[in-house]
Formats: sequence, C-alpha cells, structure tokens
Amino acid sequence: MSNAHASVSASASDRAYAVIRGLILAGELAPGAPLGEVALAQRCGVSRTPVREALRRLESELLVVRSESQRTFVAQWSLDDVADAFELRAIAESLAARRAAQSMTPEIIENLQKYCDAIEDATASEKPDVEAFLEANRGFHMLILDAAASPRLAAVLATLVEQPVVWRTAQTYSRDELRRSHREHCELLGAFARADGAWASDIMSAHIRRAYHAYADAHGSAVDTEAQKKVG
Amino acid sequence: MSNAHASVSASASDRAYAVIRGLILAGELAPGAPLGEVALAQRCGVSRTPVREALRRLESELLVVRSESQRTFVAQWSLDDVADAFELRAIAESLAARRAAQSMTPEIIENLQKYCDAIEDATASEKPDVEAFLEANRGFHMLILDAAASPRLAAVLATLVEQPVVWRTAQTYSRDELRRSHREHCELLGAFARADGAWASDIMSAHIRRAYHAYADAHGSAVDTEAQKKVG
DNA sequence: CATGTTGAATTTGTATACAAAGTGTGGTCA
DNA sequence: TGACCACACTTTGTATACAAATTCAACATG
Repeated sequence: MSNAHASVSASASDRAYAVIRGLILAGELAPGAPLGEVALAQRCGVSRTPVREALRRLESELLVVRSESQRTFVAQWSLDDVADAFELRAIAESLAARRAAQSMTPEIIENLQKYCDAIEDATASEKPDVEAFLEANRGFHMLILDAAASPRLAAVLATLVEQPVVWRTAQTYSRDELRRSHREHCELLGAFARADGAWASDIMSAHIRRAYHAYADAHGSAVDTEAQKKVG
Repeated sequence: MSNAHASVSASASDRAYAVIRGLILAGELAPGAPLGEVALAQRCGVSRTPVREALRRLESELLVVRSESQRTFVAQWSLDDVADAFELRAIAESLAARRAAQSMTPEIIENLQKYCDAIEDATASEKPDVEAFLEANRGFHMLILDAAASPRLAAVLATLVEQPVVWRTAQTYSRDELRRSHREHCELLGAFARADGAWASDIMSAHIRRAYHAYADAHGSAVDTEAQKKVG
C-alpha cells in the first residue's frame, strides 16, 4: 500500500527520481558513469531543477556519489560495500522484526499471510514468477517495517534495501532459493503469531544473511574477477 | 579532521543548510513551526533555490517534515521519538565500536587519547567547559566512526546523532554526568587497546543508553508535561 | 617528447520569473 | 446564525537565464 510506485502524474521531481533510480538499478547507467544534469533532464523530459533534487536524494541514499568538484557519478559498489550493506540491513531488519513481534495484531498477521500466499503461488510452478515474488517479498518486509512503527528505522532501511548489483541479479535466483526464502517467511509468521520477538529477530537476521550468501555465492567470485580486471 | 564546521565561504546551499539546522537545533524555530521558503531565504540571505535543497536535506535527516500539501515544518519529537532515536543510535554506535576495535591502530588510539585528554581538561574544574566537552566528545565518537570504515554506517548515524531536544538540553548536564561519560570513554580506550570488539560494543551501547536516561531523567517528565499541554 | 598554459566548451550553482496548487477570509444566501 | 462559495493571497513547483567553476584539448615551450 502507501505511495509505492511512482504514478505517471507525480511531480517532475519524483519522476526524475524514479527514472534515474530505475536506470541505475537496471544497470543502464553503469557504476562510475558520470551523471550530467542536462543529459538526465532531457532523458526525463524535465528541466534541470527537478533533476538536481532527484540527484541530491539519490546521493543521500548512496546510489550516486559526488566528486570534490560537485560532479555526480553512479556509485560503485565493491564486494565489501555489498557485504557491509547486507550486514547493516540484517541488523536493521531483525530489529524491525523484534519490534513488530512485540506489537503484532491478528490483522497484520493476516496481511502478512496474504503476502506469504502470494509468494507461495509465485514459486509453486517449475518456472517461478520472479517478478511476483519480488513484489510480494517487498510487501512482506514493508509490512513488518510498518509494524515496527519507527520512522527512523524505516528511513535507515530505505537507504539499505536498494542495492543496484543485488537488484539486477535478483532475477537469477533459482526456484530452490526462492522456496527456501519462502519457508523462512513462514517461520517468521510463526514467531509473530507467538509474539516471540527474539525468535523473529533471529530468523530475520538469518534470512537476510542467507540472502547475502546466496548473492555472494552466485555472483561474488564473478564480480570479484571483474572488479580485479577493472582495478588492474 | 574532515569537513566538520561549515566555513563562511561555503556554497549558498550549505550556508542555508547550516543556518536552518542551527535555528532548529537551537530551538529558535520551534517544533511544529512552519518553514516558508521565502522567509528562510531572506533569513539566510540567499534565494529560494538553495533553501529548497537545504530543506530536502533536513527532511531526509528527519529534522523537518512535510505536510501532504508539501509545506514544511520543524519536526516534533515526542518522548518516544527521542527514545527510539537513542536506541537506534546505541545499536549503530556499538556496531561502529565493535568494528573499530577490530581495525584499531596505535595512531587512532593516540588520537582518541587526545580527545579523551581534552574531555578530562574540560571537566576537571568545578565549572566544566561544556562547549569544549561537546566538541571533544563529538571528535571522539567521529574518530571511532571513521575507524569503523563503513560509509553506510556513517550515513545512518548522521541522521541519528543530531536531536534538537537533546542538543538544546546538553548544556545542562552536571559535572558528575560529564565525568561519568569521560570514564566510559577511558574504558572504551581500554577495549580498543586490547582489540576486544565485544567489550567495546557493550561499553558503547551502555554509554549511549546511559546518556538517554540522563536526558530522560533530567528533562523527560518536564518535556512530557509540556507535550501533554500542547497536545491537550 | 614531456610539460605547462591558455582558452573554449562543458558543467554546476544561484537567482528569478512564471505557473499551479492550496489557504484563508469575507460575504452572500438559506 | 450557519454553511457555502468566490476571490485574493500565499506557498510551492518548474523552467530558464546567467554567473562561476571546472575540464579538456590544442598549443607553445623547454
């Protein structure tokens, strides 16, 4: 729910943000690529002003960086950066799960169950619907974050969840990995139903950390090789 | 040491940010007060454009909020908000301390010791130099954050450290409280010297949590009363 | 051939003008 | 008197113009 996807009639500023962010997440703007304001403005069909606001926002989310001379570039994520972001996310989300468990209501559990069912559906067949999985997965985690009822925690997590590299390679997860993720969600529901904050916290932490290792195993060495090539 | 205080010749954007932030932290702009862009622009001696950028930045740091009609106001911090921010800060800073302990060098310890000595000096006399204490304290914590070497963790903490209410009432801490804080810093140095991450983490967590209770004890009930008056 | 330098071209920073959306007030009508 | 509507006023959003800074390349010079 909430203001998830940017509608077409949002402000120019929001559109610019959505477009640029999309380009970065999709990898069309490669890490390290320079982000000229005029070029982006043309690409987004707006003037420089909203582009500048979008760029500042993306900068605060660490998706773009600024040189000392104020030029902006797509941020480059090293393996260490990804690992770091995953660890912080594990800590933040497990805290959210603990708090959510403490203030859990039957309604929220019901809604969580719906997302859980959606994930079940998305991963039932031989060829899983990764898109549907990701959307339901996002909804599931968002709902927990809402239940934690901490604007600050939400703000922190927002800067941690969207990682270009991870996002781009999320498509490649195997059905088994998706199903395992689903099982962890189910277990989380159990912890919530019993209002066991510590349990929920531990499951969530393990959930995120497993996701990291799934990523690292699948693409870590490859990325590493590429990184070494680039550095060398 | 890094880009601490904004110099006078910084960009208009930075000046606007510094001025508005200062006004909020000092309480001159009361919580809930509307922040008109033109009024702020005049007050900062710049045009609306840099003010808008400053406002967006402050919004991402949760120091200002926006109504649904896009008007900005000084954020209002409830007791729960302050407690929440302190808890997140305790978690973030204890993590920073753990990591710093793992990558500690003699040079960093030496620099930490300098800040520690400065705090010793500032709190030695009957009438402690609170300003000097706060500056050295900030330097101490920043150095640990730098040693943790995580841009993301640094970004997270930046949004957590500056709390208007706390900042405004920091002046009122007693010499005993300041000295106790100093002792905790010394203990932290011991943990760093022994590269004991878990110890450092625990001390830091306790350090922040104690600071919270010092705040809550001193001003919590008073603020609470005021809050109730305002709400009622 | 390496190196420093000048100057055009590009890029960002800021101010301002105008448009659109919202807010509040005064008045009118039931 | 109370509700509702209209209109002026305020506030924010966006585009654009101009200024300042930076980059890059061509060129001269050692």
